[in-house]
Amino acid sequence: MNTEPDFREVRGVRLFDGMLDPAAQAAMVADIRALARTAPFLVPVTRRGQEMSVRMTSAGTFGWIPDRRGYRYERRHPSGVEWPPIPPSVLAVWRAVAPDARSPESCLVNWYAPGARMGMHQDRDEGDFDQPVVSISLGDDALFRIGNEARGGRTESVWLRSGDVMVLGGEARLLHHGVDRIAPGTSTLLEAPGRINLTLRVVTGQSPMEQQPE
DNA sequence: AAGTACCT
DNA sequence: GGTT
Repeated sequence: MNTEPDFREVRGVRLFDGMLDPAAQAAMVADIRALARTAPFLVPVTRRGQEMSVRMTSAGTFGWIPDRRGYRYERRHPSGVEWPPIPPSVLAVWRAVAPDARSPESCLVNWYAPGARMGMHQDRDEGDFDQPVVSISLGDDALFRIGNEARGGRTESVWLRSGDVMVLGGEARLLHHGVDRIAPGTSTLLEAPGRINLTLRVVTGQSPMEQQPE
């Protein structure tokens, strides 16, 4: 990992290209494999009951759970086990790109097989929008689309490659975004074609009064 | 609509 | 890429 990471910006979204070298990427994949044995990947379901094309699990104090009852953060995997801890290698990325932020409370792990997509959406299930969202790309290239705070309107697309890190913070925190396409075979990091994305978030509000009880 | 399909 |  670079000590003084450089970045470019698209609509205020910070893109740290090639921040993780191949060895760091491989180590992170091993960490994810291990945590998925404790907290297996799930088939997420939208509010309207439709299965999403990605597969999801989480690490940290909270995991993101979408189902017919709505979208929320929970302290346990549906199996009843606590989410495994966020790997130190992943926490180090957060610290490098968001040194002034609170510690991340959730690491969402999204697995995109070829053909999987993520519709345009905002990350707004968290309690403190002053805290950034940090995304780490592993495996095949992904075509990522950045929109606006309001739904609809003009968008811009960027290709995310394995080892890239992205920060949605500040004015860009509530921009709509999504994944249009995975390009199979563009990386040899994973055993199977596809992409793994890690998304780090602070979940709870800033005030101690807002902290969620067990 | 963290979808899908369809339009330009 | 934009709208639904």
